[in-house]
Amino acid sequence: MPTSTRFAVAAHALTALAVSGGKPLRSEDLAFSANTGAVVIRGLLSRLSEAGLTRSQLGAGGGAMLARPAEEIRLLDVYNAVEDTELFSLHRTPPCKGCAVGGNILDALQPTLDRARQAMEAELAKTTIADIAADVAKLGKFSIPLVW
Amino acid sequence: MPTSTRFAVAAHALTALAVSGGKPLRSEDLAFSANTGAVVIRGLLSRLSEAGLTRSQLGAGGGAMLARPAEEIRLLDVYNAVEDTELFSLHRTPPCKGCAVGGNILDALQPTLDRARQAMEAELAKTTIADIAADVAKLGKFSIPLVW
DNA sequence: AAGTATGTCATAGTGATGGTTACACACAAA
DNA sequence: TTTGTGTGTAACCATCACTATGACATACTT
Repeated sequence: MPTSTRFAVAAHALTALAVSGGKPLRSEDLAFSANTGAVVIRGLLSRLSEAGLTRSQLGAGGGAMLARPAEEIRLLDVYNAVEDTELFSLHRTPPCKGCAVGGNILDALQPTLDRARQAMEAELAKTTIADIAADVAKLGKFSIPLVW
Repeated sequence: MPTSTRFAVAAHALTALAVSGGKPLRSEDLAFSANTGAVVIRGLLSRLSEAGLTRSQLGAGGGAMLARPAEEIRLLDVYNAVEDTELFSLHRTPPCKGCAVGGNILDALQPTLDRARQAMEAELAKTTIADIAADVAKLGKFSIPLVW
């Protein structure tokens, strides 16, 4: 499957906003840092603001900002905001209903797949954008807020 | 960041083999049950046999069989055998190295993504094909081995 | 020898993804 | 109020992985 890079790029953008310390960053700035196009970033910000994670300021001096403290934005929130598809894809065409296995395999598989998904999501819920921002600051040897 | 349908279909095929109780099943039979093409199944069986989960018998009366007891085939083994891509995709184009965030975001993100992946895999390791086969038999109200 | 089944190649259609251009709209600052 | 700035969205496109399908050489059973 073509897996989306939205999660990683969205986390990148939010981390940049957390690091900037409240100063709005333009989609163009975020795009430069993530090495992508400004429209791609705006598409992500659209989803993120709809999820209540960011808000945008129009006009000169505007840009995107975090809508709540970085400590209160979990990676799971980011994941849910920008990822569309189920973690596990099932059969493209439904299996043979009449078959002994085909008629029941999906119901038999689902509980385990649900547990696996929940386990993954539980891990993503443990880390916040503030954690990532702190790690980035540590790795880059700078302090937050960073003035550009 | 979805999986392909390979994982679900491979689990389906292995479950059918477990249910059949040692009798070889042709790729055509498995394809019928999974509602797909025989070549698709053969592609999966190729990966599964390479991973040591199945073996195939050529010629009349031949087909695919489990290479080891269903109790010793974990869903994680199936997942690893047929899935190619990383669970989490990172930036399509590497982020700006010189940026404070872009230069360090990947290293900051990786540990959490690894933990999330490991948590998911740990769940998949808890369930075996024998478990799934037993669930299918229970749901379908039949007993293993099932004579077709 | 005849029939059967696998394994692999080549081809094609499909759908999600990300890149890009264009433009209407909203806001800030002068 | 006017000008410049930045967002939000639509449209289009190239790319890529995925699945489906047809063909066929090979190997094995009967």
